[in-house]
Amino acid sequence: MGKRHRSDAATDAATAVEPADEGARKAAKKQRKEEKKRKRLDKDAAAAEAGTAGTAEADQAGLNGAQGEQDAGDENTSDDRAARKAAKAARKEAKKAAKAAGNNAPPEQPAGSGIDSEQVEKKKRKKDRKGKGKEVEATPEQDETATVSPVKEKRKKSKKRQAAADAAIQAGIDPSLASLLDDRDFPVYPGAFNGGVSNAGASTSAAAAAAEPEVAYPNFNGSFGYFSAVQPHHYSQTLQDIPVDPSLIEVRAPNHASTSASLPDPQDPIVSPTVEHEVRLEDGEKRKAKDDKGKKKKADAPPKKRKRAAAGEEGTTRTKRKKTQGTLGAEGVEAAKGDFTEQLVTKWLRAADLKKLADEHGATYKSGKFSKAEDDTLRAAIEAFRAEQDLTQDELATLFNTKGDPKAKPNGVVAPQNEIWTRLARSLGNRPLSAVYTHVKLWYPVGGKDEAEKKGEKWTKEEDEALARAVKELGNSWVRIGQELGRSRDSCKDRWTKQLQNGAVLKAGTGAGGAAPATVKKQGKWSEEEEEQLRKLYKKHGAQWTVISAEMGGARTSTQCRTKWTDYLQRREEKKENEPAADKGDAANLWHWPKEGSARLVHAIAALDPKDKTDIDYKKVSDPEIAPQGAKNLRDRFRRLMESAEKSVREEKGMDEEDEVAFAGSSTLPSRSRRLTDAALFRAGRHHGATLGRVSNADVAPRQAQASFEGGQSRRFAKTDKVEASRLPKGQVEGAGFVER
DNA sequence: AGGGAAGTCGGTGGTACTCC
DNA sequence: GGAGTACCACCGACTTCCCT
Repeated sequence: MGKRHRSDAATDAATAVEPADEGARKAAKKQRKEEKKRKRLDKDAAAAEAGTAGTAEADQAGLNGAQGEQDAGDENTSDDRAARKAAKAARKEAKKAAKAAGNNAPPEQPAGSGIDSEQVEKKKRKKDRKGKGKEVEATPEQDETATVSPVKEKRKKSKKRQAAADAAIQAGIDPSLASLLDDRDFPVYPGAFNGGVSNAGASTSAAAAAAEPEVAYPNFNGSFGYFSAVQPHHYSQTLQDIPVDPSLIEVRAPNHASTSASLPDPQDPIVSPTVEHEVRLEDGEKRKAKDDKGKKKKADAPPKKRKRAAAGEEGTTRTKRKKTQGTLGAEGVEAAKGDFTEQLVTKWLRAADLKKLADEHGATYKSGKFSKAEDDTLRAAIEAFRAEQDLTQDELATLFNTKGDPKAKPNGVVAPQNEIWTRLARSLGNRPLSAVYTHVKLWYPVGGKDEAEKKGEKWTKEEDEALARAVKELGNSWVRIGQELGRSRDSCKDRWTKQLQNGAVLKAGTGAGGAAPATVKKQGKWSEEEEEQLRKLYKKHGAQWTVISAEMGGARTSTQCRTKWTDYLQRREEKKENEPAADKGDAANLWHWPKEGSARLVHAIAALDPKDKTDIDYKKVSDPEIAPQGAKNLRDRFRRLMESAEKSVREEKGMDEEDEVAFAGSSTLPSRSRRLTDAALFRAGRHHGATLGRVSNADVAPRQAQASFEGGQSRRFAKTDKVEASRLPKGQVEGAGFVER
């Protein structure tokens, strides 16, 4: 089995940051590799010997528990209250048994490593499983062709990058920078990347930028960010020194805050009131739209089969919970008087309560994605609690997943129900208790860390059918279904609701030994009629994908509709509306990459000043000439452009295909290879007609790279861009090694 | 009321496939 | 072979409903 021992991760962490000496580094790397291999072999051997005693016992306990639960359900009707109680008792027993087995607990982690380590483990397991899954799934035909497939090559590279990222996480370094670790000729300081600025150069430049207003790209913070990790002595010029397309330029005041959503906010640990307010307004609008949508949907759509109803429990005496909407949580919530923190972090405020607090009392709180700083704060609080209560990681996980009787909690911890949650919420101070709860619970999945052995693997037809049977039998009890199928709750839910279209796909063949599923769902290219239908339905319903899907007869799943619209159709539609003249028939042909398209793309992405390639928000590409193409398309185009640049760097430096060209983001000093890559990339942009250039450094062999890049261009690029490139003014930017044209 | 789970939507990375 | 399209799986946030 591909599970990795936790101490491996610790080893990774310990060795993640090494002396920069190349020879020593390589030797250490090799040693690491061998060490890992040895450990894995040892572990496999031990597991084989002991019959995987440790975790297997616990797993079995879990299985028995699940089975007990199932049995309990079988004895009575599934909707019977007694049965539910029995099932719950069985669950408790299972948990107790699992705990009694003891070996279920993962090996102790070093204090402070907390969830980080778990996430690293998770990633590693995922990788292992992926590999395993492929082995299992490979058909003979696939095997024949798989030996030297480029896909495998890619995956190999991807794995390599992933390993570096994992090590980086362990070392407390931004994973996006991981590839620098093995390809650096400069000192890397752990923690240097956790700050709010994109890089050291940025802070320098930003300071300079603050002095006077400047002409710059939107959101441009004074450096190339992702592209350059600018150090003044390496790159003496920044974008404002370079002639650029005026349409891409805006004048902005100094200290203009970057709007890049994923850039960590230096002020973030606890959000400043101003930021909170903005968030609130923005989210309020969005929420309102959503709420309205929800109401409308409820009115239009047939009533949802909730678990109870689906199980035929109409006859119960339970009355519908009285809605507290508009009452600020009834007596629980006092009228706000300026400081809402206490209520926010101690009361279980529902959406309506929060909305009212915000709308009527001006309460502000943060919503949306949790930042890294917030996660760190929460982790620290969890770790403090764990240390204080003398809990192991496993006990902690159990605690987070134990409800009801506090005595059932491990280690005699008898905390008030919400003490831990209140405590965590308090550590942030600006997030609703329920939001903190939901977020942290994601770190402690119900079924435990190993709940989803098949994570990442494709669903097979058999699994789909098993899922259908499980849904038929258990209703929408996704937790139990997940246990049955060895998949996570969310995975089952997603598969059923998004891919199988609530079972429509499987309608005809879900019985035991039943016929093959009738494929209601349509796949493949969308016809013009379908696209038109989607347009109309979107206009009618907005982003109610389930409704849209239903109105399309279920032939396209909600996910298909969503991705088709958001990734491909939406921007074309916007373009069509803005420029009706452009609408001359076939919508698919409305848009073509403009001349200089590649260069414009490079420009536009540079303007977003991403930290690294994962930080590029393609939806924010504002260049109107290329924006209509949609995020996915831009992503792919840029990816290919970068691949070309990588190729040129490899050729230039005589690197092997296996050698990774580091593109990773900011650092205190630029990586040598990244400088090369940046240079190649920017030459690429220049080659394709941008008035974009840069000062290079002595390491760059520009003419070779230029030649190789040109050689690597696609026919399409050549068709659209080359003519324009020939008209470029020469030598717009002078500098050592810069290519004049 | 507190806590838990389901429903829904959206973001994202990866990749297979088709078209040119 | 590159570009574009489509699909998939996972994850996260949020709301609503349900249960104790």
